[in-house]
Amino acid sequence: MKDKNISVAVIRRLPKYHRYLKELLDKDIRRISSKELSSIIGFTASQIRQDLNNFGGFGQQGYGYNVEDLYSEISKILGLTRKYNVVIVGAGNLGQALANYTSFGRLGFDLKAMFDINPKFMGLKINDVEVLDMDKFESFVNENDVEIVYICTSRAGAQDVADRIQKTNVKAIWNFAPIDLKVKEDIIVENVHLIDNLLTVSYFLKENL
Amino acid sequence: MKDKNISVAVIRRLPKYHRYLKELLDKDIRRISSKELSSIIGFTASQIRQDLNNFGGFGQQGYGYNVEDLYSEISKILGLTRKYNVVIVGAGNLGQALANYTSFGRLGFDLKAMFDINPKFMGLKINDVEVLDMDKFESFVNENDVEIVYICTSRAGAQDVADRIQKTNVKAIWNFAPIDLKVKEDIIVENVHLIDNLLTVSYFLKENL
DNA sequence: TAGATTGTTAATCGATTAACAATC
DNA sequence: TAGATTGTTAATCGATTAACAATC
Repeated sequence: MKDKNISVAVIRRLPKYHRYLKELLDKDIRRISSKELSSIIGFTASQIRQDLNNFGGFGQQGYGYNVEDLYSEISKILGLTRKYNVVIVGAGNLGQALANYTSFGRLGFDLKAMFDINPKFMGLKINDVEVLDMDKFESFVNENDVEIVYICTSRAGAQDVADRIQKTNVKAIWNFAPIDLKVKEDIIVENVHLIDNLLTVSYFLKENL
Repeated sequence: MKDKNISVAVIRRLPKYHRYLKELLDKDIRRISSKELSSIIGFTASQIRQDLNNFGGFGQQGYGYNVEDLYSEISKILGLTRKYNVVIVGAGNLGQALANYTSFGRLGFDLKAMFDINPKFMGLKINDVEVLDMDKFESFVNENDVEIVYICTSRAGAQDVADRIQKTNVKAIWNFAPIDLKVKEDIIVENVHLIDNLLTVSYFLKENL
């Protein structure tokens, strides 16, 4: 495979390309040069060409890039050509918010169930997805080929969920709890540390005086 | 002020220091060397010393760092020694989830109100905070010295909110909508692009095969 | 063909790591 | 004092930008 040893910096820019290319498509713009794309996306034209060339020569000299083709290539690179079964652990406000997000589903992330330990949530249906007891967690995820778990528990519960995940076939964790989970190396962990993010806001507020 | 021209890479590590130092404090650990901190936080000892020295010599040769002092210094650097008035725009699932997060409040981010355009939310109280009509947005934020707005609207509504913010005294936006807002340079924008984050998960899943 | 724009190499810039003198 | 560990400079590594030959 060509796309080995790509730096994370590049990977983290890919979703932004994906997003902007979708916008261009929706506006029926068929071709774009790295220079034009630069002016709307904010990366330098040079960086755009470098980034894309990590994965292949998607452009054409003298012409630029075909928007539709490039969008489809980046979708492929991001693994969006197939579906992923996911479950949410933690049926509180955040878990419910994520369950109601339709955009994840549209991209291929199929929510199969939610889990909680609190009896008050049992049987509840959120956006047609049922909340199950954590008792059934391991059997459910293995039987339903769940590949990704969104952890929306409290800080206290998160590592416990991570431990249980490691005994299943789940491959990735999207973690919203404010903690760095300890997991085997072969499990992918992507963190959304909201507090960390918010604290940079207060930092910059202080600096901006 | 000493802390000028600090790179964003350093800034984005600060909340993690803050988090781990809090943990050490809670465990009654009084001193720590960069080497020990390295082993728990995962940055190199060298990087830790470099990072901290951007802001001052907080350590002591032969001893290490006093955990309590360092925690308090980093709190100061992050602007956590005072309160910030905040409001949420968008009283949907995500807005409500954020309103229910007590940890933000504990750090000094005081939620004063929520806003929405949908009449069904009007008057609703979430965690003791009332949902108001967007009609009152500008007057409310100016009268209540609101400095930060959390944008939890749909993609479609977000830029409109950003435009209205620019006519007020609000200084920063914490944006959860999947769009890059166009605002004046003096407004701080911190994005939480959940989809971008999730797409890196599918990327790595594909790579890990 | 001439003009435009990529793909790609080379140059620059910045961030991380290593090393060690200063010093508690 | 001797040992430990910082603060800080220098070396390395990696990422971004610039430049331009290749080519559509």
